[in-house]
Amino acid sequence: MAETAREEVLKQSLIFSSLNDRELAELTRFTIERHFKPEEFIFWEGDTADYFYIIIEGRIKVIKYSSSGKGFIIAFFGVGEMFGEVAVFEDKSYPASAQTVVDTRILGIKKEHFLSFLGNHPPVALSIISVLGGRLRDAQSRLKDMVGERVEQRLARTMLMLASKMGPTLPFTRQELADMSGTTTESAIRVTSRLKERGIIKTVRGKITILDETKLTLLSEGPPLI
Amino acid sequence: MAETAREEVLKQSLIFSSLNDRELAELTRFTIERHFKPEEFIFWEGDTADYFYIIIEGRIKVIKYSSSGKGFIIAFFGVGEMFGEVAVFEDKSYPASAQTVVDTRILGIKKEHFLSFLGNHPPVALSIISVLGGRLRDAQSRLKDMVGERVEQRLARTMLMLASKMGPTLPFTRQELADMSGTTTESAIRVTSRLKERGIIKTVRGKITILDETKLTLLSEGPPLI
DNA sequence: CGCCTATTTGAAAACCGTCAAAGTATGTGG
DNA sequence: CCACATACTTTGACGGTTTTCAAATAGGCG
Repeated sequence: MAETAREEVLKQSLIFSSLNDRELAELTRFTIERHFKPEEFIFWEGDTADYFYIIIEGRIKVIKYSSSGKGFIIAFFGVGEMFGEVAVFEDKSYPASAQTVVDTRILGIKKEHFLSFLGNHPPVALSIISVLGGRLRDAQSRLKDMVGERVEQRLARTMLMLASKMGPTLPFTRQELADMSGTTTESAIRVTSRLKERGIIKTVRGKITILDETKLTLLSEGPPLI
Repeated sequence: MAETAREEVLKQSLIFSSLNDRELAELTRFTIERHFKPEEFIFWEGDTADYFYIIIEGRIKVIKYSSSGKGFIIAFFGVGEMFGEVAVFEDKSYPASAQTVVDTRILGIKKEHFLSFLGNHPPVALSIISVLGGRLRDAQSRLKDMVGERVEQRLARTMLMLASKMGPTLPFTRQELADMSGTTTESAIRVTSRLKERGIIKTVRGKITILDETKLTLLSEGPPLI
């Protein structure tokens, strides 16, 4: 029962969709399941990277802390997505910390097991390349967005990026939005307030809904809202 | 002769080191060679991504332009390194532009050829995963560095990152350094002038040499130079 | 020697972060 | 069901950092 559930999740995740039932069963044997409460840390930056993970249920965020202690949210991941993979493929410690957002169940696969499995299943390796390529593209795109732009534009771009992945309603607090955009909570609030007045977004506690994506896009590349 | 040279370069590049001579010869048949003068563009952001490239000789930079026209240098690549790969593995257009720095020769491999070759050579796929993983790690690390830090720290980190890849002497102008750090030429000059006064770096026109890496590291994570 | 590019410097203004204080949902325990 | 605790949101004022604009100097190459 639990096993079946695991296989179901693996099958539906992007990177393992090419596997048949026998191969999935083989892979499943290598997995261990772990459960976390909200806000718990799965691993910390610098920890030895033994496992690579797939989310069965819940949502996690990947964070890097600067020397001043301020956190920067690199990414959010949901069901079927992998995380902790960069370290595993490079034989280094985790380059960032992973923290749950809600109750979360994950599947872990030991590094060695996964690497040998990969060597025997080229389609999976190609999927991983594709996923890593997409993430690299995202990271580089954000890199460009985060420098040399005003806070208003950075926030607009972060919201648009999130909306393209999860729809117009974004389940984030202003603080999380700020941490994803490299700014402060107060600045995020000031900007979103202005956007709300203009009818470009709608906000509820802990949620932001984009009403006018066109205007938001204009704003993200154009002059500031006066 | 030319063929042999190509195979030599491929053999020495990180991602193809696992191949034997027969496989290298097979791969070489798929390659075309192109030559560029300094400052020429190999491809532009948005171009259809048909080819993936390896550098035989010279150096290139990968740039993304923001809406205001300001360029941000994502990376520099040298002999044996690949570029243009993200787009190829994702079936999209190039996400950034590639421009030569000096006279440069490159090998191009058609997307379809390369993908099918990859499917038949798992070790190469694993190498690519490793390279992409490293680049992803770098990009995410820079992402953290670029936000929430002062310009002085951003510049220090950029210089240290470059030095770790190419030694203490960095062949870049202040403007390039600024473009890599998300700041302006003037700010880069003001900061490097202070560093020069302190004996931490030495500068010549178009070049910066790091003299005291320890102090620079301290500066990159600590308080500002007063 | 002259041109082009890189480097330098100064002053003013814009932008954003910090600090402080208060208002407002959400949930919990009594 | 109410009171209270907690976290999220809001607003204002101030100060520091960085950009912008303008102008001048200097190094390298033909």
